[in-house]
Amino acid sequence: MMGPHQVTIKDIAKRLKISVSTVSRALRGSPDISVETRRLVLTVAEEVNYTPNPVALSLRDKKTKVIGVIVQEIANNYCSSVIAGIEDVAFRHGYNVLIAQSHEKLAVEMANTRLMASRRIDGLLITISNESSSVNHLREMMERGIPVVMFDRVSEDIKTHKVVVDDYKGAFDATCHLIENGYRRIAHLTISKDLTITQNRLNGYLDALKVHRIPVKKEWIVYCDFEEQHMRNEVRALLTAKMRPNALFSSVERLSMTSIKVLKEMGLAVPGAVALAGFSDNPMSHYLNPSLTSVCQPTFSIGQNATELLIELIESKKAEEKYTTIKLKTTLDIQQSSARKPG
Amino acid sequence: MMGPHQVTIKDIAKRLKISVSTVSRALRGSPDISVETRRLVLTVAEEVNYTPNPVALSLRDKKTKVIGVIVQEIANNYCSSVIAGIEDVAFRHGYNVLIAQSHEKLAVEMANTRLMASRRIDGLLITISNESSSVNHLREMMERGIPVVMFDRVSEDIKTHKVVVDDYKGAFDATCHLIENGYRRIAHLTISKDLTITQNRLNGYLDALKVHRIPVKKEWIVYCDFEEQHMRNEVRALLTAKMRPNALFSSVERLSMTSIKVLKEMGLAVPGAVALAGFSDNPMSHYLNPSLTSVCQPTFSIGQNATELLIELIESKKAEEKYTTIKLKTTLDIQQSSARKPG
DNA sequence: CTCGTTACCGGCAACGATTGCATAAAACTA
DNA sequence: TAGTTTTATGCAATCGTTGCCGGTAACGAG
Repeated sequence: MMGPHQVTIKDIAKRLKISVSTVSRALRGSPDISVETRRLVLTVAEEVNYTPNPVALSLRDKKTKVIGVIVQEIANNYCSSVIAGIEDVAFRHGYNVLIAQSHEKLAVEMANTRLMASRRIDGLLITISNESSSVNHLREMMERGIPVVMFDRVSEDIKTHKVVVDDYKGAFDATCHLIENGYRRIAHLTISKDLTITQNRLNGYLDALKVHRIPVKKEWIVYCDFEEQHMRNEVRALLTAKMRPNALFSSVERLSMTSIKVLKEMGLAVPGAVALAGFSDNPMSHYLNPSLTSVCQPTFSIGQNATELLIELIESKKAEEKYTTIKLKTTLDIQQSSARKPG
Repeated sequence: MMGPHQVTIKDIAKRLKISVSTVSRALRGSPDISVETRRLVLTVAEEVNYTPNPVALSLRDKKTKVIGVIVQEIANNYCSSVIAGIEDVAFRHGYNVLIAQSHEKLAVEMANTRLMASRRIDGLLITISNESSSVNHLREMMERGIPVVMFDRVSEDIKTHKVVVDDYKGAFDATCHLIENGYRRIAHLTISKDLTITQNRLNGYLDALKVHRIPVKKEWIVYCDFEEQHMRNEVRALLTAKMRPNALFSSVERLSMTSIKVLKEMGLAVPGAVALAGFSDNPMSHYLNPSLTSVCQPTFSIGQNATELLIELIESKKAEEKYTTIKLKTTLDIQQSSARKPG
C-alpha cells in the first residue's frame, strides 16, 4: 500500500495548502490557531497517520529522550533484573533505553561509554566493570554535560548519585548466620580489590568475625577474577590446604556456583563438610541442590531508583545539587547450604 | 573545564576560518581537499575532541543505526540471553540496541511497537506476547518500510524472516526420553493455543506418544496462562484426578517451576511419584533440586541469527527477497527429574 | 475616515552534517 | 596572451520541527 515514506508535517501542510508553521502550531495546540484550522489539521494528521519525528526534535532541542545503560553482561540475572527496573521508570517518563555490555573489560566499557556519548544520550546508568580502577571516561561524560548515575559497583572517585545495597550489612548478616549455625572456620571468596562492594562486603565479613571473637586468617580471604579456571584453582587450593575452612562465604553468585562444582568434584558434602552462603540474584537458587543460602538484593528497585535519580538530573536545569547515595536493604534467604553444623 | 557544549563541525570551521563544507570534506577524506588543509582540520578535530553528531546524520539519511527489540520480560533468562546475542552482532555492525518489554500484553506490545516506529528505528526484532493473536501492528511497521524479524514466538500470519528452534523435535525427544525411562502416563502443560511454538511442541509430544502407541488423553493436555495462581490450580487439578499422570512435560520453564512447587506442597516426590521434563533456558536448572531434565535452546545463537537477518534486510536496497525461516537445534539435557522409573 | 487592536497565519532561521553546483585562483595549453 | 583545465574552496539546499518576527485582514473606537 503505502510506500516507505514517513509522513511529515510538510505533507499535511501541502494537503491543506497552509504553511508548515501553522500545522505545527495546530498540532501543538497553540492558541494562535483558529478552531477550524486546528480541526482540519488534526483530521488530516489522523488520516495520514502522522507521527512526529523525534530525530528532528533531538537535533533542535539537543535532547534525545534516550538513557544509556552499561552493564557487564545482559545475560546475567542481576543485570537483567536491574534493567527491568530501569525500563519500567524510563518508559513511564517517556524515555527509551539503550543497552550495551562491558563484558567486565575496562576497554570495552570505555568504548561503549564514548559510543553512547557520541549518540547524544541524555544520561547514563552504569555499573562499572571488574577492571575499572579508572573512571576518567565517566568524568568526561559529566564534563560533556551528560549526567551519570552509578549502581551496584560504584566508584568513590567520582561525585554523582549512586544506588547501592547495604553490602556491609548483607555480608555481616550472612557471616553471623554461618557462625551462629556452628561454623567458625569461614573463608571469604571475593573479586577485585578495587571495587567498593568488595571492600564493604569484606568489612561485613571481618566485623562479623570480630564480634564473635574469631581470629582472621589472611589466606582465607581470596581475591578472584572472572576466569573460570582461575576461580576453580583458588577454591581447590583453599580446600586442599592442611587447615581448611568449613564454610565459604562468596561475594558474588558466580563464585558460589563455582564452589558448588568444585566441592562436588572433590566429594565434599554441602553443608556436611563445607557450608555455603553468598550473594545471589537468581530466584532459582531457592531450588538449587543443595538450595543456596543467599543475600538477596532488590534488583528491580535498584534499577528504578537509579533511573529516577538520573531523570531528575537530566530534567533539572540547576546543576550541582548535592549528590546522594541511596542504600537499599538486602535480605538473607536462609536455605539448606548453611544448615546447622551437626554436633 | 569544558562547558556542556558539544563540539560541532562549525566550531572547527570558525577556529580555522574556513567553511563547514571544507571541514566536512576534510574529515571524510575527500580528494578535493589539499593535504595542508586536511592536516589542519584533523589536528584541530583531535584537539577539541570532536565527535560527529549522529542525530544530524539520522535526520538527513533517515537511518538511525538503532535496532529495536521487544521481548516479554527482560528479566527472563531466555530473553536476556537472546538479547546478549543481538547486542553482539549489532555492536559489530555499528548498530545500537533499543529495548522494550511487552509484559505478555498485546496492548503494551502494540504501544511499544508504535513508539519504536515513531523513534525511527531501522529495524525491529520481536518475539510476540502470549496474547498476540493479531499482528497488524507488525504489518504496519513493514508497510512503513521498517523491516521486522521474529524469533522464538513467531506468527504464521506475517511474511518475514524468522528464527526459531526445532520445537517439534525438542518436544518429541523429551517425550520419548520420558517414555523410554518407563513413564507412559505423560501430561503436557503448555501455554496459549494461538502460538506456533505451542502447536509445534504439542505435535512433538503427540507424535512421540503415537510412535510408542500410547493413547492420547485430552484432559492431560493443559493450556495455561501466565497467572501464577491459575497455573497452580491447573497443575493441582491434574494431579488430584482419579487417574493421574506420572510424568509432566512442560512447554515453558515457568510451568516446570510451578509444577515443582505444587508437587512439593502435595508431597509428591520427583521423580519418584511424578517425573518432570520441560523446556528451560536457565543454566542453573542443572543445579535444581531435583535437577531438571530440559530441552535447551541455543539462545545466544538465536539472537545472533535474527540480528544478522535483520541487518541484511535493512542494508539491502532490493526489497522482496525471499524470506527464510532458520530453525536451530535444541539439545536434551538429561538430569535427575526424569530418572528411570523404578520397577 | 483613520488609527489601533486583535485574531490568524506565513516566512525565515536554526539545529549539525553532507553534497551538488558554482566560483575563484592557479596552472597549464595552444 | 588568451583560453582551458585543474585545484581548492564556498554557498546553499536538505532532512523535520519549532520559535520568533512580521504581516494582513477584520473590527471597533474616535
